[in-house]
Amino acid sequence: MTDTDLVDALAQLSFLVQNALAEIGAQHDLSLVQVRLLGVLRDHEPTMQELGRHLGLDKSSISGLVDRAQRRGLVTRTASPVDRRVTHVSITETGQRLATEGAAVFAEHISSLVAGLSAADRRTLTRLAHQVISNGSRVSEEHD
Amino acid sequence: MTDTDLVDALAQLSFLVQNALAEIGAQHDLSLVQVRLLGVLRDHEPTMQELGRHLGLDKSSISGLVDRAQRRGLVTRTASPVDRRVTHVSITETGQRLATEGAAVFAEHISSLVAGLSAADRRTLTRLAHQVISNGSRVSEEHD
DNA sequence: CGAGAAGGTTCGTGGTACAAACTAATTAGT
DNA sequence: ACTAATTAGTTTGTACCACGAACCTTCTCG
Repeated sequence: MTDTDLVDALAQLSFLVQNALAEIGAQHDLSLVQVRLLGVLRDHEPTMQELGRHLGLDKSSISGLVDRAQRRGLVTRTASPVDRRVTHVSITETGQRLATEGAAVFAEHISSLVAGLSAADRRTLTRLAHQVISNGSRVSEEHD
Repeated sequence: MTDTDLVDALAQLSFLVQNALAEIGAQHDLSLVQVRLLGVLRDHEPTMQELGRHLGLDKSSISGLVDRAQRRGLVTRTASPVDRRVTHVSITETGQRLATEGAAVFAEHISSLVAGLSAADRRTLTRLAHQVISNGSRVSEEHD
C-alpha cells in the first residue's frame, strides 16, 4: 500500500477541522454534537428520527440531546399535525443566531487554514474533496 | 467570501474520516479518544502531561482515560526514574496489536474512499492536505 | 376490533471532559 | 539549608454523551 502518506494526511486534516469546530463550539459552551445539531437545524425541521439518522445517533440519544438544547432555549419541539406520534425539532431565534455566528467564525478559521494555497490549488482541493465525499456517501449507502 | 464551497467540503470530509475512525474503534469497543490514545502510543512513550498536550485534554481527563485503558490491559504506567512525580504511559502487547490491526483497517477504508481518484489526483490531494496541515500547526503554535 | 409496528421518552450503565481541591516531589529564593 | 512556590498526577463532583432495554402512545393492518 503506497498511500500511507495520504491516509495520514487525511486523518490529520480531519482532526484539524474537527478541533476548529469543537473550539468554536466551546466558546459558546456547545459540544461538537450540539454544533452539528444546530448546523442541521439551520435548514431543516426534521423529526426526531430523521435527526437520528442524520447524526448517526440512537433515538434515545436524540431525546437527551434535544432535551438539553431545548433547556437552553436553542431548539423547540413541535408536534406533527398529521401523526401525533412524531415531533419535529426546529431551531429558535437564539439558536439561529448562534449557528450563524459560529458558521461565520468557522468559515473564517478554515479560510485562514487554506490561505497559503493559490486560488487554483483551492479550487483543486475543493474538487478532490467533493470527489472523495461522493465516493464516501456511495460507500455508506451500500450498508443500508 | 467565495470559499464557502471549500469550507463545506472540508467539513464534510472531516466527518467522513472521523466517522470511519469511530466506526473502526467501535468494532473493538474503543471510543475515538481511545483510538487516538493508542495511535499516539504506537510511537511514543509520553508522560501524562505530554499526552494531555498531544490530545488537547486536561490532565484529569488523561488520568481517567489511562485508567480505563489500563483496566482493559491496553496500556501501562511506568514511573520515571529521574523525576518521581512523572509517570510515563506505554502501550502493551495487546494494545499494540489492536492499534496495528485498526490502522490497517483504517488505511484500507480511506484507500477505498480515494479509489476513484487518479494516481496524480491522489498525489495532489496529499500535497494540498499537507500544506493545509502545516498551515494549521503554524496557526495553533501562535497561541502558546 | 385486536395484534403488532413505529415514534419518542425514560432509566440504568459507562465513557468523556472539566474545574477545584489535594498529595507528593522538585525547584527557587533567601 | 530550609522554607515557599511550582509542578505532576490523582481524586471528587458535576454535566454531557451514547447506548440498549423497557415502556407508553399512536398509528396501521388484517
